Amino acid sequence: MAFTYEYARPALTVDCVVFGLDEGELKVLLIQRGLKPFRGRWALPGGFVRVSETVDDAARRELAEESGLKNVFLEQLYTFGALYRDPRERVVSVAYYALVRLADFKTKAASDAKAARWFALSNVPPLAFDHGEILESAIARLRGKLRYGPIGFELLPDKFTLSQLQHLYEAVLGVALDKRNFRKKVLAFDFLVPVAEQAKGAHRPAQLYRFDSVKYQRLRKQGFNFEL
Amino acid sequence: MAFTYEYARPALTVDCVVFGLDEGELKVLLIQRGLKPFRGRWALPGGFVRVSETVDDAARRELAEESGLKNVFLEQLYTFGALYRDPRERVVSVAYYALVRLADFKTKAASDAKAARWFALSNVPPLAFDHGEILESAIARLRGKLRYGPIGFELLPDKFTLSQLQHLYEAVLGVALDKRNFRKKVLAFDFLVPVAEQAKGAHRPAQLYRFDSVKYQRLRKQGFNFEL
DNA sequence: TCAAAAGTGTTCTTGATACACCCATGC
DNA sequence: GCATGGGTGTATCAAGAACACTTTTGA
Repeated sequence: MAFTYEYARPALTVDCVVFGLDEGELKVLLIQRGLKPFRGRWALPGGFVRVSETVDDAARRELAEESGLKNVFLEQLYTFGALYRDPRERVVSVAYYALVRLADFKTKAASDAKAARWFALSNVPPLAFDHGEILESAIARLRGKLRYGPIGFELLPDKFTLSQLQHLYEAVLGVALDKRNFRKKVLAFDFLVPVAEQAKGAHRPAQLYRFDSVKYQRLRKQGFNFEL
Repeated sequence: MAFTYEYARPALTVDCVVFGLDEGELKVLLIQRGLKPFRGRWALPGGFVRVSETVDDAARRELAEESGLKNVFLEQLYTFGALYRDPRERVVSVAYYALVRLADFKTKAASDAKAARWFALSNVPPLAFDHGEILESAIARLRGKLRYGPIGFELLPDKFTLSQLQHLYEAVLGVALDKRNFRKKVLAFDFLVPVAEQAKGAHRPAQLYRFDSVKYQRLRKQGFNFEL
């Protein structure tokens, strides 16, 4: 690979905004930095992109290394390329956002990564670098996507009640929704299928549903457009 | 700037998908490559990001250098980070898309950049690298944004007729729209203001309008949501 | 006088919203 | 038996879709 270094190159990193739903509340996973700069501050999990991996792979690798999370929904968000994002040197960062079913990963992630913690969005500490800005973009993107795509299910367990789904939408979008209208609408879509089991608690048991992505894809091809 | 090169770094470039509207047809600006690899093939304008400029600035600089276009609408699209995009070495590219008022720039761009040409979308030649894929993403993004944001005006002259606007939507979205419903809707938005002049031609003259971005921003702050 | 594009309202249909009560269970 | 969340239908309203003819100009 002959290449003349005519100009100095910016370094390239990835950063991941990991969202999870905990007790009906939207949370984000942060890592406490052990090294300078911003030592002791909380930051998004991330790191350098290696020359032999795709940028997507780098995001998945860093996520696994720093938080123990694997096989989660991951999508590119935006590339942050301002000059002094990192005080050490010129670093361009490709930001991703991930959605995890927190119920499954809660204990695991906590044990794998000692310095990792979930923070409620209303309670995020000051972040290192421009990670506050990245987080804001991710929240905005999540809100947008949630309305127009079936990504909310990535935050819920495989089987969930309609109330759980509604509360997710209410928590993320910050609005109150009418129960009857909400149920009418999502059931009319016809890609939520009831499963045999029922949820239990100190009250009437609820029907559980799962998201049928095959049905969903079929509908999409027929020109159907998700919107909630 | 002390930095240890623990790992080899991917190179970082920008590529720009430039859209223009020519005689009611959507076109894209391509550059014919003079160097290997893909010598002679058509490609998107773009180049390396310098260490002392932001990524956005790199896109603007390359656009100006390779096509003579300045002060155009420019927005980041997506970052392409596959391994063998470029046969020479590992290159990650941040793609942008730009919208230009072709009527203003047509002659200028043609003279500034000898190897630059506008291609109708239905007539794009095979492109170098993964630029075909980038172009596809840009078209998808343009279609999406056009429905939900006031970016169509970036493709039209400052003063335009409602028919021109409608034809733009029909051309980009590939659908036929009802004239009366279209006019009713856009005029109800109340951010198109009629100007004194009229368009002329071999037929009845049409009222010209301009997009009032101040009015638009005011509406946005009041919770208004553009959708067409 | 003809061709070509501009301009203009009403009806119908569809989807969104608002709204209140009974049900099943655990404690 | 009571507290808690689960589950259901209808009436009203607003927005979108369908639709055809007259007007103005240049050639």
